[in-house]
Formats: sequence, C-alpha cells, structure tokens
Amino acid sequence: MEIRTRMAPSPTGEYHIGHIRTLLYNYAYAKKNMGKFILRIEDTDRERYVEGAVDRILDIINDYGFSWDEGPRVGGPHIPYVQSERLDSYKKYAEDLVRKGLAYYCFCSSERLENLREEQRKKGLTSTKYDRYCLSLSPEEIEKNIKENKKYVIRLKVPENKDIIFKDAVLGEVKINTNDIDDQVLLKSDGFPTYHLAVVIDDHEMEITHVMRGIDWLPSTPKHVLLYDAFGWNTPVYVHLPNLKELGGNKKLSKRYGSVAAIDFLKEGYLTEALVNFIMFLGWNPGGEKEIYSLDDFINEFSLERIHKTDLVAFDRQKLLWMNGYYIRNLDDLGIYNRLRKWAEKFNISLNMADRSDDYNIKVISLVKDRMKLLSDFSNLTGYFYKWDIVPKERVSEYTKDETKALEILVNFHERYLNIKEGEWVKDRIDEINHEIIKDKGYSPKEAFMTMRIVLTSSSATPSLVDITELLGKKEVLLRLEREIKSISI
RNA sequence: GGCCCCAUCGUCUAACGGUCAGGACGUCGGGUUUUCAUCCCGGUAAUCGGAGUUCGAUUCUCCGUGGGGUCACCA
Repeated sequence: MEIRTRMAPSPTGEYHIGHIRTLLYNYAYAKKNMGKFILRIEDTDRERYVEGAVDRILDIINDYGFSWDEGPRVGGPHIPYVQSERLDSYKKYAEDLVRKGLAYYCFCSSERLENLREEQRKKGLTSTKYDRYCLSLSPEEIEKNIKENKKYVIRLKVPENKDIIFKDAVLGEVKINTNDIDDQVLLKSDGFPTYHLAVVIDDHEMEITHVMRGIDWLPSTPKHVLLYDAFGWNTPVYVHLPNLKELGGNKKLSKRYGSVAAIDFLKEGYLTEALVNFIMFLGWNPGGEKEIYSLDDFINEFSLERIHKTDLVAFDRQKLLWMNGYYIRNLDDLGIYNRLRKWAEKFNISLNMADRSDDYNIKVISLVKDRMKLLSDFSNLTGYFYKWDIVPKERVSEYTKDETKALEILVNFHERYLNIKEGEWVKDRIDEINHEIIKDKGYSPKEAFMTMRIVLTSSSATPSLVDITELLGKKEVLLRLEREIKSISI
C-alpha cells in the first residue's frame, strides 16, 4: 500500500515554526516510503479566516524547501484540496449519518447552549456536555423545524459508556470512554463542517494512511475513530507529536523570546538547512551521535519508532543559533555571498556594501564568516570595510596609554607602508614589515598592533590585522592613517 | 475539576534489565591567536519520590508528586 501523509494548515494566522516541524515529519515519512505528501487547506472557520493567509502559508512552505505531491497549486486526483470547496460532500455524509441513526439534528440556539454550560458549571459538574435535548425530538417536529427554516446543526450521537481504543504509533494503545465525549457538532449551522467531520472525510477520500499531528489532538482522536466506525471506514495510523515550548520552565513558544512565525526566522537570517536540521530533533532522534543532518539524511533515517514519547520539547534558541553559525561556516565564500544577496533582496534589507565589487565583498566574507551566526550579522561585522571615520584619540591610545606614543606608532607604520611597492602589498610581506617595525622601534606587539587595529577598524575585535590591511589596500590604509595622524596632531 | 498523555545533566537527548549513565548546546578551564571568532583539548552536571518484580533496575508494575494537553457551531 502506498504511504500517504498530509499537512493540513488553517488560514487563520501566521504559519509558525512548530507547523514546519510537523510538516517535516509528514513529508519525510512519505518520501522515505516512496509515498505521497499531500497538502490540504482547512478553511472551515469563516470567523477566523485571514485574507491572503493561504498564499502566505504555501509560500513559506516552499521557502523552507518543501513541496507537495498533491494539493493547491499542483492539483491531484482528489481535487479540490481546499475544504471550503468541498462543502457538498460534507453535508451529504452528515445527512447520511442521520439516516443511519448515528447522528441527529439539533436546533438549540447558542444562547441555550451557553446557559446550559453555565448551569452545569455552577452545579459543579466535572465536565460540560450537551444535554441531548434535540435527540428526543419526534420526526414530525424535526420536519416542521426544517420547513420553518430553523437553523440547525448535525450532532454525532456518541454511544454511551463505550471504551474507544485506538493505537498511536508513538504512544501505544490509548483508551477513552465515550462518557467523556460530548455529542460533537459535525455540521455547523452555516453549512460548513467542523474540523472533526471534515478531517475524517477528507483523510479518507484522499486515502491518507498516516496522520501525524500535534499531541494536542489526542483527546479528539476518539471522536474521529467514532466517525470512521460510523462510516464503516478504516482508521489511518495515528502519530501524535510532542509540542514545542520555550527553554526552561513550561512556557509556550512566544514572541517574547524570539521568532515564532516561520517567516521570521528567515527574515532574521537563519539558513533553511540549519532550521530544518534543528527542527528534525524536536521530537525525534536517530539514536547515534551524529547531529548534522541534511534533509536527505533525515528522510533516510526517519522512523516512527524513534519519535519521542514526551509531551513537550524545548526550542533551544541558543543551539539553533550555534547550528546556524555552523552551517554558515561550512558554506564557501561565494555561497554565503549568494545567500546574503538573496536574503537582502527578499526582505528588502540593505547590506551596506557601498557598491564595492563582488570580488571585494566575497573576500570580506572570507574574513568574517567564522564570526557570523546569522546572515544579518554581516553588516555589523563589516562596516569598516566599506566606510571609515576618524577614531577618537582616547580610543587610539587605549593600548599605549600614551597619546604621543600612539601617534608615533601610526607615523612609523605610515612611513614604512608608503615605501611598500604596489606588487608587494600582500599579507605575508605586510606581516614581515609589521614585525620589522616593532623590532626596530621596540614596541610590544600588542600595543602596536592593537593601536593599528583600532585606527583601521575602530574596533578591538576583528579578523587578523594583516588580512584586513591587505584587503583594504595600500591606498586606503595610508589614507586612514594620514587622516588619523592629522586628527591627533591637532 | 473530569478525562488523556508524559517524566535522564541547565537544555535537547542516548541507553530497548547488567554502561565509570554516552553525545551535543550552554557553562567553566586550558591550548592556538597581537584582538575577536573559529579550531583543538579538558572539566562541570542527570535517572522526581516511594513501594514492588528480579540475582540485578534509568529500563517492567503500582501509588504518589510534578508538568502538559483537552473538555466550542476553533482548528
């Protein structure tokens, strides 16, 4: 049998990083088994529908490097893949259940239901449930109500005191008694199905074999099992996945601690490979000690057996940051350059490269890439390669503790650099000369080189001084020294 | 509150009855480096508690505790 998995987002808000995790598992399981990964839009909630959300969701899934075999934009044998376009089907199925006596019409107003719940709460009942008022309506009353155009919903007639047992591939056997389940609404009064009805019908019609979803769906799974039984269909394999939380404590993933929306991680300058690699381990582990996994590696090794049984998994932002830096370091310079430009273009961010040549920019990258954890670190790390300002004298003399000496150092370097032939402006030669200077003048390496570093970059934490000196070029280095000397001399 | 699920270093986790309880991130220390970062080496740190089963429990069972989820005409 062909393995078919699906991801079924709702266009009610931003697609967040946890959704990507769930999507990744579904995707990988299908690919691993040469099956199909289906994307379906569950837009049955008209109240919370957000304009444009469907496109944003589809785009971000693509941005993360995933595609789907069937679904919106690509079609497939079970079109349409958008629930709001499948309304007729749901209604027919619901009415079919009524005919079979497994569901019933309910004409109760939302006010009555609210009052009912309120009363039950006051009485201190352990759970609030529909009182089945409409279950005792006679066929005549029902017909009359419908003829009068009274609004109605269709409810599932949940059998009394029956243990629903289903097997979860991660959790094992789960047993829930029907007494704890309400007579679930299947068809809303606006003619739209509820999630419970739609998901069962669509998963069946689309021949979904494995349902992987967040563990928050576990308590409603028996309702779905009941529906499969009512229709006489086989249930899919259920796989409930742990939810994500912030590091430490039991806080839900929250914007307070960083990005949550999938798009925001990209905007911040995370690489998709790093993101996907990191997310793989949020609920799964290969058992070995290897941690750097490509998507293909993951597809090869992913298995349901190794999905974690825990209910919450911490989203360790520090580790993600480390992993992103790792991926950046392992890209070649040109690769980083290309990523940087695509990223800047996509999010309309200025790289502040001052129209320098590609060649120059790539060399800059080669010098700073070990320090980049995010693409967005680039600008902060490289300002002095593109523009320069006079450095305040207090800073210049930070290491000499003596303004006159600092000035003297600059003058000496300037004098020696002036005599270097254009062709000899390479880092080995510069290094030689640097050491000649400190030897001749008796400077300590630290005071001389740190003073030069600060003047050239206005920073005390930079890549190797000779690398910077070489890349900046003789002309620019002399210019900066001249201007600084002049400024201090005044 | 009812129901359901879960429980190993600070964090993510490995172990499928017998290990000095392993790895990674973080942290701390050291080395490389004129600075920062990278890189390399090393240290730190955990089986929630209590009963059982067993020659032997992180591992199996039960109870407790803790945490989470869910109880809508939302998904």
